[in-house]
Amino acid sequence: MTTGTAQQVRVRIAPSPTGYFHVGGARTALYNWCVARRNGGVFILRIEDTDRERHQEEQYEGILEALRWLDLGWDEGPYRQSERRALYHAALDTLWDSGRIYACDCTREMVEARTKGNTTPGYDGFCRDRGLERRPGRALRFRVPDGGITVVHDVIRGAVEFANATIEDFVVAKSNGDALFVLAVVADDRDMSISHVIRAEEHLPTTPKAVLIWEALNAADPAVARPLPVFAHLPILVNERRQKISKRRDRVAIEDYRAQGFLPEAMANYLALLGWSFADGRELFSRQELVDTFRLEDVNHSPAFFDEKKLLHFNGVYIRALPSEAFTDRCRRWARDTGSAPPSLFDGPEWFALAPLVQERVAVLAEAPGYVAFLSAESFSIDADSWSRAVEGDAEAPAILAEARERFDGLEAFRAVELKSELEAIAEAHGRRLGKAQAPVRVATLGRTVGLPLFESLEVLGRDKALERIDRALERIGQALAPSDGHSV
RNA sequence: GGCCCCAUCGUCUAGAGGCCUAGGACACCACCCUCUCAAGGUGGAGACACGGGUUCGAAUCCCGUUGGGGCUGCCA
Repeated sequence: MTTGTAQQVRVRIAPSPTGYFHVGGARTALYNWCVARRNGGVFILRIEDTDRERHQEEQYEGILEALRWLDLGWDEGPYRQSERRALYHAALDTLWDSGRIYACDCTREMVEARTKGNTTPGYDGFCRDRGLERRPGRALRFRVPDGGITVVHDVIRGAVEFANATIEDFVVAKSNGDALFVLAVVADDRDMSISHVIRAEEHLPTTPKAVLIWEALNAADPAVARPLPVFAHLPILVNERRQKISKRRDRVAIEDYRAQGFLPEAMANYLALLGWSFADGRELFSRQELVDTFRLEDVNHSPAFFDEKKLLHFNGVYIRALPSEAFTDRCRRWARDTGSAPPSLFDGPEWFALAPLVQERVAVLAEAPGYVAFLSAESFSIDADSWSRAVEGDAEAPAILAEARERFDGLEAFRAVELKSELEAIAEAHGRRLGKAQAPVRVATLGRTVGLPLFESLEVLGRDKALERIDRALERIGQALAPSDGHSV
């Protein structure tokens, strides 16, 4: 790493349980995890739940679950800021004793009234020298130096300078005594000896405040002075409108992708590419290859769009690369974990006969049930569009169906090869290609024009069901043709 | 408004002064393969935001413009 010291690499991710864990947080976690693994460091999980009012307990487990799913195991934690308040108060005491923070009893309205029209927005330092006592009901503000600049050294962006004059005396503790995010983060990062702060770019503007606090703490108590961490602000992830993805307007929850049947390794692989690229230009690589080559210095600067289409493609590639048994295993696990389908669907001779065919067609696991839905009477249904196109829209469909019924019935062995040659004979008789002749049969027996290969499917379906379905289709056609008791058009 | 960040095909990116008539991937189009759909194969269209510099030479360095974004809370 670039610390230039022998300091141990200790990184952390600090998600807040205010919503579902999203793809941006997952990428941040992945990069942090990589840095830890690559440098023999420690990956720490810290939940930022200092704001008790907004904190949602059910989101807490969700974060842990998403991380486990992505195989981003943490070495320490989860720490919860809500349980570390003593640490923040100690930091506050240190800052107070050294005169770096002061009490303020201004309300938001008062500040606004005073600063309206000011060129430099934000708090005006009104209480700076009023010498107010520190007591409940009063917020605590940091005394930002009037002049000079604060430099944030960022591995990705270089030295970013902020004029202190443009930084207001920000609040570090609420009037109820609770420490605010900036303060808590610094106290925690120091306490945990964090060596690299790797997070989204949206935090860059508040970083000088963190640096100011950090240095104030070092100055106040040189005995426990700690070197500033290396900062790395990752480009944010944006939606199609180029805005930061938000839990509110965009579909970004890791949980959703999991429920849809994305493979965690495909997700991680795709995520790794959002802001970084593999050395030789390859886009598919293993976790180990990622760990071996990932470097913060190579992370891009500009925002990246989370392209679900490409993710879908990656997922399909990963699914197809799975050994057959593993594919079945993933399907079952997906069904069990999400409750989206009965795990038993992915079991039995019928499934095993069809699984390889399903595997090469699905991009996400959630598509799998649909491919084998034709097997059971309960889930079998004929798609209206397919019916009207391939059956009603085909004048020869009735004849083809009838002939197929006849020939299939006469088959000694109800197997794919024989079924195929029978239908080929029918196709030839009708002067059309097999592709065109199989459509009505497919719709009648499998329910739609698209799906698994017809003959393999029929073999698995079995003679009885197949013939019965053809009969029913023939009946349905007959009814449609028959004069319908005065209801005819 | 203020502060900060960013700027190569529609998208993700390669490119760290000559190797670039700018490469790859997704998406798209065409063709091939083919029992449908996929998968696969082949080919195609498609970008250095603009303007100044610096240099023998700039996508690459500098400045400006424009554009986009982030932050601007007693949220995280």
